[in-house]
Amino acid sequence: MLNQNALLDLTFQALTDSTRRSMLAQLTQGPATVSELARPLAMSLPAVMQHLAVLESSGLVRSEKVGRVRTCRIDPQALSLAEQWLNQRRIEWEQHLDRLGDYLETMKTEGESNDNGK
Amino acid sequence: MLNQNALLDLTFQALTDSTRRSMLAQLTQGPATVSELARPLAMSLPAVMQHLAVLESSGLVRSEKVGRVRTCRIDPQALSLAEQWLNQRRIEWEQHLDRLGDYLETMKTEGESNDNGK
DNA sequence: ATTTTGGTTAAGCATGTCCTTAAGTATATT
DNA sequence: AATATACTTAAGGACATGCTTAACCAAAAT
Repeated sequence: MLNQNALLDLTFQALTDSTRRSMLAQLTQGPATVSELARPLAMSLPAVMQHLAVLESSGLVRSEKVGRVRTCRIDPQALSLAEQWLNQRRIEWEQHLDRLGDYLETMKTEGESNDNGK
Repeated sequence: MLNQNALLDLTFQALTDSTRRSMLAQLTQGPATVSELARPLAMSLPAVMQHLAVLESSGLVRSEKVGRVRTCRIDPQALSLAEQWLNQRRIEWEQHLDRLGDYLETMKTEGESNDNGK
């Protein structure tokens, strides 16, 4: 069974490689067979298969074989997992900046009240 | 010189590792020194330094040394690069689904007009 | 039936990643 | 001046990654 963090590992890991990112980009244009995915890439078919395996292990891509042709398609949900993690980090950082802003504001106000009471 | 794709490589690569992700999560709570980053982690200080180097090479984190203390902070812009790439993929996929939807709708309508003309 | 096509498996090799320990440097602190 | 602190560098080892080539298999075409 796969916890959230292990799944994130697999997802970002899958996205690390530029070949896999271009395979994903192609798949956003619609489903493709293994050889269609391989055509624009400057490497052997087995290499492409290995990239595909990584994409599938992260759940970013699913595939099924009919006859001798394997058709691959993107899974939109998996993309959003990584996106949500990034989004959460950005939100927390913004909250931190807000708190920092409030703090600085408080300091300023206290400084003014000191001046007033002088 | 660093092109967009190489930068994405470095960014996703940085995000792949669960230790680095937790360092990032900590940094969203505010800046931290190297030893503060190391404290919750079950590994040697040099190991943490190496993770920090990866985070810095991707631009996700910046740091500066004052006296003997190095203070690290997150760079919000770098996070958004990865986020934007993911977002773009999702958008393209949704557009694909829309076009597919239109196509199916067209098929249905043509089917009806065939029925009508029968 | 034979050959072609589309994919798959296996093995191996070069390189990269993630950690370690040992030793070092530069700033505080006492 | 001597010691402690905060980091830094270097070297190396275990394992992972990204390719390759050489078979191999099953569905389709001839």
